[in-house]
Amino acid sequence: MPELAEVDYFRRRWNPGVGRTVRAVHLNRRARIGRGVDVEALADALVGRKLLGSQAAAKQMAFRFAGGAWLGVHLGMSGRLECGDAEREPTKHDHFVLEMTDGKRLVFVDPRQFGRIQFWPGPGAPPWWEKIPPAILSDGFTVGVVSAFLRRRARTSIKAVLLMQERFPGIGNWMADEVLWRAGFHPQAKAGDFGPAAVRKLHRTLREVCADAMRVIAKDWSDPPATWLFNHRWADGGRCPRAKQPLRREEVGGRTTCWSPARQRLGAERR
DNA sequence: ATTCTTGTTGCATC
DNA sequence: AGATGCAACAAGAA
Repeated sequence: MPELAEVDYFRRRWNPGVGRTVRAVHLNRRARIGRGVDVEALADALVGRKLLGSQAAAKQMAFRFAGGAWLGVHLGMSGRLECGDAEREPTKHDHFVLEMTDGKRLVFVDPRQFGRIQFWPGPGAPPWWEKIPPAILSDGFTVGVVSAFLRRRARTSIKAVLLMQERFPGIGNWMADEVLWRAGFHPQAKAGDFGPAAVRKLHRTLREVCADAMRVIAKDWSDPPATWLFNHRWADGGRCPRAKQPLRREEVGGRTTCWSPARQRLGAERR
């Protein structure tokens, strides 16, 4: 489920734990979310430590603890973060719980377990955090960087390219479709066919969609306005809110893709 | 019963 | 070497 803005929304679900100290760590050791992690070291390091704060970047979250330890969380496809009190009924897929000194429980729930946790004892930021590329809303995300990346992935559909986290951190299936719909590019257009004007438009629209998502969804999980593709893309039979024509849904780049044939035509990218 | 899923990775192939 | 495409991971919903 979670892309850029939803990730930040879930990060803040754990805010009630900030300033509190970890009393116990409960980890379902059979759950895949802990794969590759030394869970004993993680539990040892976090118990007795105060949660200082958190940050989100791309689809990743980092929770920082006193003493310099970092807990990383990636929500995968179906993960979510919850905060409950001591009376909270555990659910079937509570795989990781931080029990805090005031009785609050910070819970990572993930039925499909494509998500994962990571750990770094510190000091300093972990390698898996440092290597997250510049955010789309940052100064480091330039037209030149986009242009070079599109050239390198020349034979791949633009839809598949926008899903590559190494260059478009935080973009997921619905955001990629939203960008292409707003900018008027066909999802099957080849990345290498994008001309200078088209690259600039793509860059501008990426920033616009990220900013809109952070403003609307990250704030309180409001439903996006009906003027976005978002509300019309999920089921067969939807109509384009701009062209008022039927939307099309088909697999592109291995993912279900929704676009408006009336306003996303092949060839527009060659400008 | 069958098919679908808002993500990532590892592997085979080009 | 680098680019490309696809299966696999797992569980719930429609």
